[in-house]
Amino acid sequence: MDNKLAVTQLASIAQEARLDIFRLLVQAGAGGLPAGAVGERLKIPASTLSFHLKELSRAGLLSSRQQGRYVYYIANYDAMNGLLAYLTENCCAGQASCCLDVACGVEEKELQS
Amino acid sequence: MDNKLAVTQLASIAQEARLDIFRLLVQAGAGGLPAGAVGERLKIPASTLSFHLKELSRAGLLSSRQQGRYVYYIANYDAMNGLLAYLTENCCAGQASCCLDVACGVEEKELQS
DNA sequence: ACATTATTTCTATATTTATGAAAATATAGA
DNA sequence: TCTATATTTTCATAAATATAGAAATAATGT
Repeated sequence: MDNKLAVTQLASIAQEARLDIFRLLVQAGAGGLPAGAVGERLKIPASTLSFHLKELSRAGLLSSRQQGRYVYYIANYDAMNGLLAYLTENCCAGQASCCLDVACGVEEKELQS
Repeated sequence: MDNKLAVTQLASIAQEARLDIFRLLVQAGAGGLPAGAVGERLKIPASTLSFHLKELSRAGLLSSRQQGRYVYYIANYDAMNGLLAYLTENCCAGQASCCLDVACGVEEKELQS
């Protein structure tokens, strides 16, 4: 991971519609969702949605596969994890645990133990 | 954490100079660094640096404290962790571990065990 | 071939943002 | 108070980005 790639990826989710889109697909899992389902869920006009999906794909945070008339978009979990790791890399001057571990789907409270 | 706050925070680090600044301060730990030290390390002119530090502060990702002539900037780890948690919230449709845990200062390799 | 549905590209307009020189402000010590 | 150092604000210019309607492209079933 280098600075430029991280900036590209961060910029791609630093936008209200795209952040919603990305989080929806992160939650959707490995199967992804067709573009239309995303647009319907988030009330985004088709052309605007297409623009945003392209931005996220260009940044490498989404992949897609065509299935008949539908184009399924899928979150790229490796890319997301790489980005998060870059942000927290060597953090806290070696002091343990000033960064919380970010565990998939686990709420903060559950991590206190 | 809501969408707008997350977008503000992501936008604040979605810029080459600011991402460098933020990561430097994340690595610097709880003591932070004076603005001048950041500028010297990253070769950023004072006025430009001040603009970027303000952006990061406005987003809540940095705090600062004045000490004599120096203004120390400090990464806000709680805000960072909140942001990362928001991105991965409820991820992967309940399937365990498609998201890697992001552990502070621990390289990916060491997590394989 | 045709009608239907899904998605993308084209287009124009409006808005936001980055940059660094110069000036202003703030603090400390002599 | 005077001087040196640290930081911020002001300012103008340049560049990048978001939006959605309309038209174009693609795939399906009849």
